[in-house]
Amino acid sequence: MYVTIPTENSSTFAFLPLCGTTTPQTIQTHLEPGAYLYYEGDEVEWLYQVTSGVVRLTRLLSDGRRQVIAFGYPGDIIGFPASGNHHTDCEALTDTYLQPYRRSILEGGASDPKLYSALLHAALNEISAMQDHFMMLGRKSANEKLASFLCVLAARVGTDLGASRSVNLPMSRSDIADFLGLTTETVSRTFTQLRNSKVITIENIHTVIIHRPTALLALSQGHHT
Amino acid sequence: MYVTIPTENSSTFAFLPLCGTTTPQTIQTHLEPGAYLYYEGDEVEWLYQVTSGVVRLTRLLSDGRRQVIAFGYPGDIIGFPASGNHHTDCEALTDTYLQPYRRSILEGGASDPKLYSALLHAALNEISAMQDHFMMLGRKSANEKLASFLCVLAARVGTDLGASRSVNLPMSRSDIADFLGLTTETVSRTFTQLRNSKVITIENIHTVIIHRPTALLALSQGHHT
DNA sequence: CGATAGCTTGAGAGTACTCAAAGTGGGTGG
DNA sequence: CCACCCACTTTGAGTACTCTCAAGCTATCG
Repeated sequence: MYVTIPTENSSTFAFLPLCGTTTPQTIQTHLEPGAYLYYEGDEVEWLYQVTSGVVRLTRLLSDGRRQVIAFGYPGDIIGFPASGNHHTDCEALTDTYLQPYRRSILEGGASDPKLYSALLHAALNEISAMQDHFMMLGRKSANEKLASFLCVLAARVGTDLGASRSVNLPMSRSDIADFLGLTTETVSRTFTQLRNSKVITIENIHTVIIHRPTALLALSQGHHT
Repeated sequence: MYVTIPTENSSTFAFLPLCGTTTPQTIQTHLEPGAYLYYEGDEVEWLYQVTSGVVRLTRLLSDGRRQVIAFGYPGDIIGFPASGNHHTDCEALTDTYLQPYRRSILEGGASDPKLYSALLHAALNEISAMQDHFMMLGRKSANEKLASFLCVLAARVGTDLGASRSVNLPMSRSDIADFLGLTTETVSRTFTQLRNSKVITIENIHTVIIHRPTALLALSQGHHT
């Protein structure tokens, strides 16, 4: 998932219709928090659709700088290969179940056209989502980045609390920082700012309540009120 | 093209084998510099492979901030849709020729399996390239960004001059800035720094000579010598 | 040859970073 | 069951990098 403010043209999230299109080729994979599904450079044998839980896709620079490419939420497809290898690490943030699909499906489409087509569309949606994320990384301030992040999480996996909305954050502050192109300190300070301005409260480290969704959305778009 | 330093795992550039896989459905499209191929929000009727020339893909924020998503060089596929619409503007930077392919190819794969498969692989490669670009936007300094940019252009479209290498830059400084998440002033200053350190010379605004490719590569990876 | 858009340079400001220290919370072992 | 420990988070102070605003420069095109 590439957390951004969706534009009018970008598709809203929908659980990709992979489950059910075909007989699953294997039973689901289970990962405990902290377990790795694959590493950068590993040969791709399987694609996965997240059934439940959250995974984190990361890339590393030789000097240790890290970029979180995406968080994988239920419905997301993980592990698209280019030239046969994984180009990120994938670690589970929570208890996670995934449905594997053979990579070979991408090679011979004839065997299962429906699944093949679903994967292609998942790839196209991913490209679109990544383009949104470019704008966030390249052109938004720390405030806008964090507000955008919370808005999208709220829309996709938030739970309604009537006037407000609760968002669970299974990832660490440094995961968020590496996703948004910030430092942990800046992420922390920005959370504090949002709390001080009464837009959110921080129930605990992994739970944020959004009290003023409209204000948060405005902040995500650079309106400084 | 998503200009980055390729990692060991990412595929090196290869002209995608679309031309020749099928009888082109239409003759090539020609664009003069400054002409738009499509705008964000337009319905996708065609995909295009750049035959010659360079195009620029951009997205805009409502307040005018701009992100250059990619530069399209010969071989690149332009116009992947999500939910049927273009999510960038596409403008030609030079005289450009493109080979159009019907979007419907993405829907019914059966009619032309080879082409369908080639498009899927182009999409997968694009995802990989975009992931490289995330690292650049999120985690690299202005110096590293510009050095990375020049390195990749040199590798892909540079011309060999013996010891040094010439790179043509059809895009403006502000295009480069919006691609790298910088301002035009910072891009300009960074060019000047590279020139002062004798790594490059600026033949003219649109032509850079790389005298010390190794030094440039080192700079692109954060080695401050 | 002058107008103009794009590029470069300069000075100063601001945002996010770095380094450092204190606070918090979950987990383990006694 | 409690206390300690450790990793993570928050806060603070100062710095540095990039941005903003502004002016001069260059090249291209009528």
